[in-house]
Amino acid sequence: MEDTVFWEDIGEMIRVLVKRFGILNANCCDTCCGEEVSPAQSHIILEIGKRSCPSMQDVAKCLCMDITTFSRQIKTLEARGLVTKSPDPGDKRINLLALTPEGTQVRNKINNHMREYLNLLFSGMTEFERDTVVRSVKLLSEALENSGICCFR
Amino acid sequence: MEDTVFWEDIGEMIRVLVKRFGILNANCCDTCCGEEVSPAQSHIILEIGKRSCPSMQDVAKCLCMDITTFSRQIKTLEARGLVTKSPDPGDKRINLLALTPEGTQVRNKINNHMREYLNLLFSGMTEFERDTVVRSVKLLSEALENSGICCFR
DNA sequence: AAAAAATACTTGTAAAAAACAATTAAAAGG
DNA sequence: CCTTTTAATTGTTTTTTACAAGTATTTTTT
Repeated sequence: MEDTVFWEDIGEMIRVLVKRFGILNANCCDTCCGEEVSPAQSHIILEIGKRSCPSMQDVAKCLCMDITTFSRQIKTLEARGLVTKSPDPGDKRINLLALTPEGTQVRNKINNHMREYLNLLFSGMTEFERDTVVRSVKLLSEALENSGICCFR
Repeated sequence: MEDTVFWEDIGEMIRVLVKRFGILNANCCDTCCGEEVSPAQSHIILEIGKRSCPSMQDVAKCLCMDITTFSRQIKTLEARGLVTKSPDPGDKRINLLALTPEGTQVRNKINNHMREYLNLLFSGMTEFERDTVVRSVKLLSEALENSGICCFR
C-alpha cells in the first residue's frame, strides 16, 4: 500500500528526470553546436567517439536505432563532414565509422556543455550529496546493464 | 585534469542512463499498451494524470512541446478516446484536459510497467544501495528544479 | 566446391512527427 | 473602444522513422 505509492513516486521522479535531461540534450544540440546536430545525431557522434572504429551495426544496435534510419543519419553526418565511413579491410560488407576533426569538435562542444551543466547542478550540493549522486548513477548504470532489458550496450 | 575526466565520465554515464530509460519507455509504449501510444503521447497522458485539469498550454510548456504539435497530438488522443478537452468556464480561450477512464487505464498500465521494471532494477541491490539511489533521484530532481534551465515544471 | 543461409548495408516508398506561418477567437490593458 | 496579448487551430513543408525489397559479401551446409 504505502509501497505502491513509494514506487509510483520514485518512478515519476525518474521519468521527469529523464525527460528533463532529454530536453536539456535537445536544447544543447540547438544551442551549443550551432543547430547543426539533432539529438539523435548527437547520440551517434558521442557513441562513435566513445568507441574505436565501430561498425554501423555496432552503433545502431547500441542506440536501438533502425538500421535504415541509422544509415540515412550517417549519410547526412558524412555529407556534413562530421563522420567518415570506411570499409573494413577484413570484411567488405562492413563499414567502419570514425569522427572527422570537425566531428570531434562537435563532440567536445557537447561534452563541455554537459560538464558545465553538471557543474551547475552539483554546485548547489554538499560534498556528501554529490558523492551520493555519483555513486547512485554508477549503481543504476550497472543495474541497467545487468537487467539486460535494453539493447544498449 | 583528473576532474575533467571525472566529469566526462559521470556525464557519459548520465547520458547512457537517460538514453536507456528513454528506450525503455519507448519499448514500454509498444509492449504494455498494445501499441496504442507513442512515447510522446505517454508523456502527455502521465502529465495530464498528474495534474488536475491542466490547460493545453500548461502541459505543452512543461513537456517543451511546440503548441501546434501538441494540439495535433491531443486531437489524436481525443479521437482514440483517451483524453477529453473541455472549455474553461472562466476563459473561453482555454481548453482543459482530462483523462477518460480508458486514458486512466493506459496511465495505470504505464505506471505498473515502470514499477515492475524498477522492482527488477532494485531487486539486485542491497537495502543501503537502494536508499542511496532513491535519495539521489530526489536530490537530482530538486537540483534540476532549482537550476531553472529547463522549461519542465 | 557449389548451393543455401545469414549478415551488413542501401534505396524505394509511405506514414508519422515536428515546426513555421498564418488565422480565429477570446481576454486584458490602456 | 481600440490595440495588444494569449490560447488554440489549420495549412504547409520538412524531417524523421520504418517497413519492404534489393545488392553485395561472408558463412554455413551438404
